[in-house]
Amino acid sequence: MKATEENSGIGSRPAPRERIVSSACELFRQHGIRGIGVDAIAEAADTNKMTLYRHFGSKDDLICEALRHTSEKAAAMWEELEATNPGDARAQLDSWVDARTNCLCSEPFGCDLANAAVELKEPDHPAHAVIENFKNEQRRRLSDLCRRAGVEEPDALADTLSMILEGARVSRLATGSEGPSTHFARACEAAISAFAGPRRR
Amino acid sequence: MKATEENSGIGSRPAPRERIVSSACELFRQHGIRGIGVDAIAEAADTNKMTLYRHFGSKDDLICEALRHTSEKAAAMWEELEATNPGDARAQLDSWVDARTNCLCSEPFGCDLANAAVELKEPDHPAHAVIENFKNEQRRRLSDLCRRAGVEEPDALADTLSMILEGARVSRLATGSEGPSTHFARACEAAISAFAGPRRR
DNA sequence: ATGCATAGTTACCGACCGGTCACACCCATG
DNA sequence: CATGGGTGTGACCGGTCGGTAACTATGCAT
Repeated sequence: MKATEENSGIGSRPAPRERIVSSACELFRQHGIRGIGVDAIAEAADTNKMTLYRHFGSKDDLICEALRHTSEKAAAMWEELEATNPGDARAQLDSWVDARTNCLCSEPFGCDLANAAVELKEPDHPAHAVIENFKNEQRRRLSDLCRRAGVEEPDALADTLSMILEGARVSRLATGSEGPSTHFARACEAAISAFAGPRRR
Repeated sequence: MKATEENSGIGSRPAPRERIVSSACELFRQHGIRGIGVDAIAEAADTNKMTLYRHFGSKDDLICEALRHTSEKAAAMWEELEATNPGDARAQLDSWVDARTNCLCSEPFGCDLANAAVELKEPDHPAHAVIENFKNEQRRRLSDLCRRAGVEEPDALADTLSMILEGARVSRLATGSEGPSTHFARACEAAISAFAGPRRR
């Protein structure tokens, strides 16, 4: 029987495995996947390389797990969206734009999954499956939201918004906060009104 | 006096320096900047590491030069655009979309400059200046084109198109050709008509 | 022919990286 | 108290990387 009992009560530090995944997410984001070594990750997690390799068979395994972890946290956003405007899909679409606009400012490193896709060129790297799953899921949910909001071509609008968001994030990496991403919200609203009529309010 | 005399006539192979830059561009694109070593670049250029280091003080120098080379080739696109529809800015805007749509299919590795921005996390890396120059230049030219086409908010439309393009390229890396980029042309046209009225023709 | 700049060759260095091993340790459970 | 699983430690391995040194070969200009 697993004695860890989850991460028990408040105040007790998380188990090594979780600390490693958290540190990996943060360091991958800061230095890139190829830019950080397993030793540094273990040290940041306040443990050591041997323990890391007892939980993850290889660095590639850890990469996949870290990406899964990040994607699960990102997926939680959809529940918040539904919670704030329950039943009103069009309002959810508008607040999707607002939420993404805020994230754009607060998360200057872009999308970890997309960054990993750029960095990992080996086409058979196991992380690509994780990335593709996540991106397809996001795409599906956004398309669903557009459809529920009564958009005639939900796939086209969802893909347009996806591209605008992805582009805004990468352009922040290339030219900083003063680049094209300054018009992110403006671009989203233009796209939405082109496909579904002007924003209500 | 430089004896190389440019790369003289046809049939004579380019000088080592140019071969190195070309190989570097190609290999950086295929394997990522961190994913390829100077030794492999020199070998691909049919020369050796020592000659490479006589022309470039460091790998970082070579990275900058390669990015400059790529950006100059990309900048040539604007002359073609002007040449095909001289004086007709709106037609140039429409054919910008067409040209980018084609590039999207023919260049599956995305924008080398943007990829470099994702990969090189050290904020003081000299390549960032090259990247920023290029992206600012592209942004300026696209904005100029929108303004000449009579768009009321040329900056907003240019940034929207920039984000859509950037997003389309990175989403191809993440989810392949079947992802959001399938709606690239559709998204551009929606943006253009939202800012400047429907496409003529 | 001489001289000089450029290019090629081989070997080498120190640093780092992913991954493994043997062993000591701690602590909860029986 | 004993046991055993998870954890910490340090050394180690083979490989690769960026970068350098010393020497040789080539080719062009005077």
